[in-house]
Amino acid sequence: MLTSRREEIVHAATELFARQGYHAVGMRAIADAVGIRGSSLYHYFPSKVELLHAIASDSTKRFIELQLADLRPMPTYAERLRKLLGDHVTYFHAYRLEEAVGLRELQELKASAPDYYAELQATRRSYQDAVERLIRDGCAAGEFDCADAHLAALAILGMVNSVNDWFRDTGRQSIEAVAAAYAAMAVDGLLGATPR
Amino acid sequence: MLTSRREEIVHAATELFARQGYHAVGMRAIADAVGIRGSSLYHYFPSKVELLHAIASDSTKRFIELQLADLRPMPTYAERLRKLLGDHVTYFHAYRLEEAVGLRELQELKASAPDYYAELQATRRSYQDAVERLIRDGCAAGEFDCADAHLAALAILGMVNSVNDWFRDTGRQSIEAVAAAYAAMAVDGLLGATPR
DNA sequence: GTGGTACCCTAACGAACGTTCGACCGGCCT
DNA sequence: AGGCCGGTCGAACGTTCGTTAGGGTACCAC
Repeated sequence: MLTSRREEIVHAATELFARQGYHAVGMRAIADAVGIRGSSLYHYFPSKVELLHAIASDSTKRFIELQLADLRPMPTYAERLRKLLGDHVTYFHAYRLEEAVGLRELQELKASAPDYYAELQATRRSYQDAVERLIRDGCAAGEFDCADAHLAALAILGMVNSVNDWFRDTGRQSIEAVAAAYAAMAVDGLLGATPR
Repeated sequence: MLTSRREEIVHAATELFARQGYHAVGMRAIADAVGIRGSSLYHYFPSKVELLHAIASDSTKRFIELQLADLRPMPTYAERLRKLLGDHVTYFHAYRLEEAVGLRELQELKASAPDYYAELQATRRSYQDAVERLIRDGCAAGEFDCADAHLAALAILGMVNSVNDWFRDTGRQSIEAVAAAYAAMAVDGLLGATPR
């Protein structure tokens, strides 16, 4: 499954950080999880915070590039946003451990590696701006009914980002069903895309 | 301002935990912030995790009791929910440090003091259930248009809880304005309370 | 005055922390 | 055969961790 030892380490650290938090997990615990000694980790990462950066940066950037790439093809703004939000929820679930670490330990990056923090924040910001622009354009085109596109974008992103806090695979609904429902609540409900 | 030394400690610890995280803050750092030595903290709290519990439990319980207490008086379900969500946002902002700690370090409580964790989760759950019931009743009364009251409650709570992630007092809008806007987006938008 | 209690101190405990160092072992290149 | 090098190791570095023990001072009750 995991090709290189480096990926193996990133994967183990992601799981531990997500479950216990960055500061609660020692280098020796990460090493134990992949069956080596703590000192051997420094062959792959120069420090603990660089390991955190690898986790947070990789998945976040990949996600945002993916999402911003195929915004184009759908005909209406409503359909574009529905697809974007649905993909957002399913991706966030697929990479929920990485995203949990990326969101929660962002402050640690801010303190220990400010340049990495700024870089990540900028990436995230570009995504938020894209969503906001989509909403604003949809409003201008008469598809959406919304007083403040900026606030609506923040509200909708807060909404879709919160799915991982409660969703469990053992529940009655699949993640795809939840993703579709959330996209509908945002686009057809909050933004009033469909006349009732 | 702060009457007792105990409250002073809780306040200082809240600020430090919120900014840096539970595990990143040592007992000596908390003691420094109130001008005493680390060992003196154990005169007020038997352990670090009890201090965390005091922070997380106090504000969460007070909030939920407040919110559930005065649900009654408003005539329509829409008005009740609007008021509830507006108060939710403004309270969460007023106690944003405590709430940030309560939300983020919940896992630590789960690991170190499972009974406290269960107790907090139950309290939170009762609040979520109350919101869901309000939505369900509003649907039954024909005020709301909503396919899945459970999902809608989760979405709306995720939405209002996320305000603290971006809101800053230096921005253009007051927290009261944002609270009203969020309540409107949830009740009139997502739940379709007002015919468009 | 005597005893007790509230509060704070210094000092220390053992454990864990992130990180560094030097050595060893096994393949690959020449 | 000999040398380089990626990968791992044990051991140790100095620091910080949460916590405990015991002592001291100020005030309050009797």
